[in-house]
Amino acid sequence: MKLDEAKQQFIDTWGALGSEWGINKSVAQVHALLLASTKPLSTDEIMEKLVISRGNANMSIRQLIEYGIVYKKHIAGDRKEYFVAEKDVLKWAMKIAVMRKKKELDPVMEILKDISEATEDDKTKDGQAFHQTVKDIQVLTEQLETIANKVFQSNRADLLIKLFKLIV
Amino acid sequence: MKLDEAKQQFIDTWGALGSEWGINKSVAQVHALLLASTKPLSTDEIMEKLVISRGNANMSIRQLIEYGIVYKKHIAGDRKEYFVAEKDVLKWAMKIAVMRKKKELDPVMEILKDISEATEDDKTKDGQAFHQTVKDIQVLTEQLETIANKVFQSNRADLLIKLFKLIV
DNA sequence: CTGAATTTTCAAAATATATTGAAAATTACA
DNA sequence: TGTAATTTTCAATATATTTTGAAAATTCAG
Repeated sequence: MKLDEAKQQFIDTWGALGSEWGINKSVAQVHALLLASTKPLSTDEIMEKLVISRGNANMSIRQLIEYGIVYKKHIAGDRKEYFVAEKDVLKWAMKIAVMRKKKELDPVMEILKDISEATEDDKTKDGQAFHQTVKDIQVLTEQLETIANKVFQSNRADLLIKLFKLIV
Repeated sequence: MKLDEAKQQFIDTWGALGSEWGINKSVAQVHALLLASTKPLSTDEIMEKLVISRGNANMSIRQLIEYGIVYKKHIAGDRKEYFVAEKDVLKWAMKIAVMRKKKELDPVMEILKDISEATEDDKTKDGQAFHQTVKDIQVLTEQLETIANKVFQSNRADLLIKLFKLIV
């Protein structure tokens, strides 16, 4: 396999995985392209390599910057903006996880809490059963959140120790 | 909030969450409806309560059964099939996780391994950097997989102990 | 300032995904 | 078995999402 082929497959695979988990294909592909690149790339280079429009490239880059996993890089003597991806896998994996949790999971947890409280005093058998179901989901997600927060706060060394403890 | 309102909000919330994480809205809503129901429901009842077509209801139910989080329930003297959701939250959450990992993550891990191996002997600076990036992702996902497998294998008591260790 | 280079926006078009509904297949009771 | 109830399938349709591309806004060197 030639290097260019390998990179292309990496980009395609990343795009497909993103789609299946609710991350836009172009966004995932731009991320992969930048990960696979040694040097910073301009919007034009990204457009050309991925064969996507300027608008799409621009919006994808902006989203990755918003996620905090791609940075702007100024190149002396060039007016264009260049972009580089955060190369530390653990760092960007966590940033994506934190962002998605905040944007998608947290509001749901709020609603679950509301529903759980609103049905707390329901005396009907049906109402009590429903309350219990919601409460169960709520408790589990809160436990998972506690763990996630601990993991996200850890430094690399702590994390390895914690995960080691988990396995043995 | 009336019980019916609370249930409806639960169904809507669940549907929205599913969509954002790559699970079909109808599938998520059928799951929520069954979770919120004390008694088994027939396809007709599901169609009626969610205002969806027979085809959609049928396919959604089948997918939930394939996931292993909804069961068929025969009711004596009735020819219709009835359905109930697995009410043990930990159980169905794990089943969904295992299923998605197998269907979507495992193939990606295979490809990452291939790419990593194919670029191993590349002597160019660019090739080595790319190899390292892919290798890093591969190693992290393998570590996460090991942990996930351990977690999925645990019984409830083991799991609590492990998670407790992780937090302290 | 001026104006060319660059970035951003967003309505329209293209694409992908979900849903419908009726016909075909299957089931199980008489 | 015959037949009516039920389930399944899938082409057609509807809906949602993504992508384009050109116009507007912004930036910055001269």
